[in-house]
Amino acid sequence: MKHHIENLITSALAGLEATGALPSGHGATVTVDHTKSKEHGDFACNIALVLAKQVRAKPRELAEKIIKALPASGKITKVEIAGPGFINFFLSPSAYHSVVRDILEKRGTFGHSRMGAGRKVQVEFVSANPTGPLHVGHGRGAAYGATLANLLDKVGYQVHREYYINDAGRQMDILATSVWLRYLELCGEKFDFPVNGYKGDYVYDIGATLHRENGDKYRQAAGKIFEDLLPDEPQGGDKETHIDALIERAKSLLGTANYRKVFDLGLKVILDDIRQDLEEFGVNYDQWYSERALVESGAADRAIARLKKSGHVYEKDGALWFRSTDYGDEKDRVLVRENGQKTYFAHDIAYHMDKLERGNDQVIDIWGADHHGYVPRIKAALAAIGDNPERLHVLLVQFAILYQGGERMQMSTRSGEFVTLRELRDEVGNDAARFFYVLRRCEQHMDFDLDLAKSQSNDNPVFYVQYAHARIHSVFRQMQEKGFQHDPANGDRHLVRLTETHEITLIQRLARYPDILEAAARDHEPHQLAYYLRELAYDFHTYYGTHTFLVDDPALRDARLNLIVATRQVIANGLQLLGVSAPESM
RNA sequence: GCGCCCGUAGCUCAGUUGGAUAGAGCACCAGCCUUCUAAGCUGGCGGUCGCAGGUUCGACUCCUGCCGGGCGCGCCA
Repeated sequence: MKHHIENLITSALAGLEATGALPSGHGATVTVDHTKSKEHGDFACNIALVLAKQVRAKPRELAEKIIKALPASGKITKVEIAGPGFINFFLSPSAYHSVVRDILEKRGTFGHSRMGAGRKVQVEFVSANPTGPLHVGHGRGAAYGATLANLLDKVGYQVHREYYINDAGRQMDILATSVWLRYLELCGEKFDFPVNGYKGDYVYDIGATLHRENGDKYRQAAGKIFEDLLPDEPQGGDKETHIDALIERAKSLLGTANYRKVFDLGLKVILDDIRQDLEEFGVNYDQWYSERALVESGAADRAIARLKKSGHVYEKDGALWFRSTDYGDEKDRVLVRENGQKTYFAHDIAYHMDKLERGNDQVIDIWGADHHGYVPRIKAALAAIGDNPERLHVLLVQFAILYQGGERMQMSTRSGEFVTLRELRDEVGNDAARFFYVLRRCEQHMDFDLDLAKSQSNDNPVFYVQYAHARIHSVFRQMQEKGFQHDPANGDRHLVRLTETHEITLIQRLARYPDILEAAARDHEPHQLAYYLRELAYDFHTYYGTHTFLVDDPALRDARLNLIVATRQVIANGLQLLGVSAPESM
């Protein structure tokens, strides 16, 4: 409908240009908006105000000309000039009634569009280090990313959902070493667990599995392990150098093959857990992409070679640097350390090069806000190798700050002090969690009061929306008890009977659904859909409260039933995109 | 110190690429179940849109400066 009016105005402007009444090449794009107030009609256009200045005409006079040049449309009953020069459009009821028909025909596909024109877009999200279970902070990225991917899919993009597994870095070595140490404790070895090791309970569990399946196979004497080792923090040393030394000791004592076995067990157990957690949360991926596999394929070396070729790489202090300052970064970045190891950054350049080489027109990364300083250097690298950094969109999701008992909770995977996503899902349910996470703009800091989530989960607006869906099902159950039949064809013939204010309001809301999907996808703002669904549910509940659907007049009854079936359909469609169930009864 | 994000009702947040009278939920107050599920509906209370300038027909929205909060500034990942 919006596009229909935009087209009308565009052709009116073209007509005016043709007759010379309006200079051509003004370059203004026509935008039509929904009005806030009913007295301003259904849609409004501000084109006259926008053009007035360049054309040197009074806005109201210009608006008059445009209105006269508008092609006729059966969907519009009245067009008028208002205020400083807005053009307000009043739609005929029949224009809206057809929406009900449209929804009943398209059902699950109602609202889909071809805005994306089949362009390939990759959405990478969560990608938490496999060093522990997902916590509630990751949950936000999961819900946000999954919903955004769903939205893009429905508006015509070819979407590829991906999880990047950081299985090649130091954090994973710390995990593997932590697992090994817990295993050694079970073997009977006595020593102080490193300050910087992973202390979560799950590390014990993995260590226990290792012990159960392998007995003393990987056992080494504690004295040998800690002999001449750099001291840990409590002994006056540095916890970082201590853990690094411990990792090296583990590798040398176990040997490459056995160290890898311990490492892989930890990785597998945790990754399986993450996969299952996300799957239960309704978050699915097309691909799980391993950093280690990427590096072993030589991609990082190729990336560095390409950067060298571009002439933005130099050596200093024995390390290899990328001159990212050439592209606006605040300082240059190391690619290869003095010890010959490539940095995470080098791997990430390779990964992003790979993403673009895979033929994605657009790449969306969803990161935690603490990584924001990382964005300029990645874009700099893409620019240096001749790719267009505009193809990469990095969306930063702010942390969910947890409160319990009015106290702010710390979230640290290392210390093992965190609330897991699984615990949250158990407490409030998947539906409430998915909906709640997506209710805020991603840049908005989110306060998550656990006590509130647990004790008052019924206040979550998701139940309000689900209730509307369930109520409609209930109407049909009641209909059968009363011995009525729903004849959709009859209802369709009598849509004109839907003239009550609440009916028109509801129909107009339904008509907006396709616009909402496009806007939410385009702006990467899933919350627009969540808010829309709440408003739609409100329109329905109000309608429900003021009018009876199961009336004796078959024409009116069938028309009303058509309307609420359409409402139920749109609610179900929207909830599905949010990953929330649409129950038939509550 | 520099950079990014945020600041809207008592609380949590929307505000449709600058539009008409700034909204919702929660909380609080008053009503509505012999009629399709009261997880609902109706009405009320509640605001210097952090502060001060600027841009223009028009600013919660854009620009500048300040104040306050979060995060980041490694040869960690």
